[in-house]
Amino acid sequence: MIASLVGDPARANMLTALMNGRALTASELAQEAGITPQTASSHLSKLEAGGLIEPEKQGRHRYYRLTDDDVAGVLEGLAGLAARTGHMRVRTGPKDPALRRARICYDHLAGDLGVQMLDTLRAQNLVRQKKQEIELTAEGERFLAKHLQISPDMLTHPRRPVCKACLDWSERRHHLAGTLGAAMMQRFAELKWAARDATPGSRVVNFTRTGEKQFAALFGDGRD
Amino acid sequence: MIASLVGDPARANMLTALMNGRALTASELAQEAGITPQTASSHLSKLEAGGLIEPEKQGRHRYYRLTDDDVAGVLEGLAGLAARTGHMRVRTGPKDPALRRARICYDHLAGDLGVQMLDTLRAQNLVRQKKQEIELTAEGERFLAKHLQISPDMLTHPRRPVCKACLDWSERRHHLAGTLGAAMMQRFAELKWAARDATPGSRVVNFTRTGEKQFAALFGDGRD
DNA sequence: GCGATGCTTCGGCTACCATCGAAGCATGAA
DNA sequence: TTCATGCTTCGATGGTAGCCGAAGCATCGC
Repeated sequence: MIASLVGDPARANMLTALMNGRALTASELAQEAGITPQTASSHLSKLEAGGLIEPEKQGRHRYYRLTDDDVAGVLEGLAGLAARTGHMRVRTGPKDPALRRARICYDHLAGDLGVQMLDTLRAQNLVRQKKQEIELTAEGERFLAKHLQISPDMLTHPRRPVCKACLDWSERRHHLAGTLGAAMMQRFAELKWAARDATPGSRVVNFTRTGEKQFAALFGDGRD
Repeated sequence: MIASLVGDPARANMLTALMNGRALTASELAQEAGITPQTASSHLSKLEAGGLIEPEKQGRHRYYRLTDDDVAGVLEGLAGLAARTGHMRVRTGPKDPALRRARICYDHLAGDLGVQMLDTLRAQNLVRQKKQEIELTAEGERFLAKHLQISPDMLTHPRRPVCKACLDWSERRHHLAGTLGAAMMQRFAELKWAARDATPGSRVVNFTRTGEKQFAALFGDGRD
C-alpha cells in the first residue's frame, strides 16, 4: 500500500529530499534520511516498486527522482494535512545536530541557519516570496551590495533562477536556493565566516566564531 | 505522521468506508475493517488525533466522519497513485467471503454482485456514469419497469439522488447507491431473490438459488 | 434499581519490519 | 590486472505496533 510507503520516517525523509525535483543518488538519500546505505537500498527498492520514484543509472551511481508531478502533488497534500493539524513530523532524521544547524544543500545554505536567513530576508522586505517563487527587491539589491558585495549581474544565469524557495528537510520550511543562495554561501566561505566540514562526504557547514557573529548581525532572529 | 496513519490496512479500510461522506459508528467501522471493536477504538482515536476524522457523539453511539474534503482529496490522490501502478491493495479486510460477495451498504447492494450489477447497467447503457454522478437513461427506465416493476416516480426523493456511485470497500470499485440502489435491493428482497443474513448485525446478503439465477440473467457478467 | 448495548482502557502476545554488519556485484580508475 | 567506490543482498536482531480477551465506564431501556 502506497501510504505505508510514505509513512515510514526514513522513506518520508527521502521523498522530502526529492521534492525539489532534482534527482539524488542512493547514498545522498541515505544521508538525508540518516540511515546506512544498506537500509536505504531496501527502502529505495520499495519506493520504486510502489511507483513513487524512478531510478536512473549513471556510472556507478544510481539517481532517483520522483516519478512525476502527481506523486509530488500527493506528497504535498499529505504535508498540508500534517501542517494544518499541527502534526508536523517530530524530527526523526539524522541525529547530528550540526547537520541540522547548518549544512550544504547542493550549493547553498540549509538547516536552521538557512531557514533563519530566508526568514529575515523576508521580514526585512529584502525579498518577496510567493509560494516557491522568490524575487529580490530593490532594497534587497542594495543590502547585498553593501554587506556582501554581491551585485545583481553576478547572479544572472541562463537556466537557473536568481532566487528559489527550497524546502528544508530538517526544518520543514523554506530556505533560499538559486544563484543568489549559492552566491551568498560562496561569499560566506570567502569571508571565512563558514566552511564545509573537512570530513569527506559531510554536508555540515561549520561557522567560525566571528562568522557566526557577522551572520547573526545580518540575519539573526535574536534567538541566540 | 499522517501517511503512516493511512498506511495501516485496517485504518485504510475505515477511511475508505467513510469516503462516501456519511458518518459511521465505531462498531460499523470495526466491521468494515474486519477487526474487533477494541482494536477499532484504538485506530479511531489515532485517526482522530491525526485530524483525519471527527467524532460526533449521539446517544451511546459515536459517529465518525472524514474531517473535510481536503482529507477526502488526499485519500483519493493516494488511491489514484495506487491504482495506476497496479498497486491496488491486495485484499486484507474481513475474511468472510460471503461478505465480499454480497452485502448491504446502508440500504443497497454491495460487494462483488453489487459491483457486477453496476458494471452491467453501464455496459447495457441503462445508466450513464460520470465519476460519482450516475443518471438513468430512457432505456434504463424501460428496463426497470419491465423486469423489476420499478417506476421512476417511486424513486424521487427531496434530498437523495436517484443514482449515486458508492465506492465498494471490498472491490474498490463503484456499486449503485441512491434511491434506485435502495429500491432494487428492496425489490430483490420482495421477490425473494435475496435476504439479509439472519444473524444480528450481519451485513451479509444471501441469495436464494433461483434468485441468483434471475439476478445473473439480468446482471451477470458470465463469470459464474 | 437492573441488565443490555456501545465504546474504551489495560495487559500481554505476536508478527512484522526497520536497522545494521558482513559479504557480494557491479562500475570506474590506476 | 588490482584497488576503490557505489550499491545491493543476506542474515540476525530488536523495537514497535497491531491485535484480542477481559474488564471498566457510559448510556439507554425496562
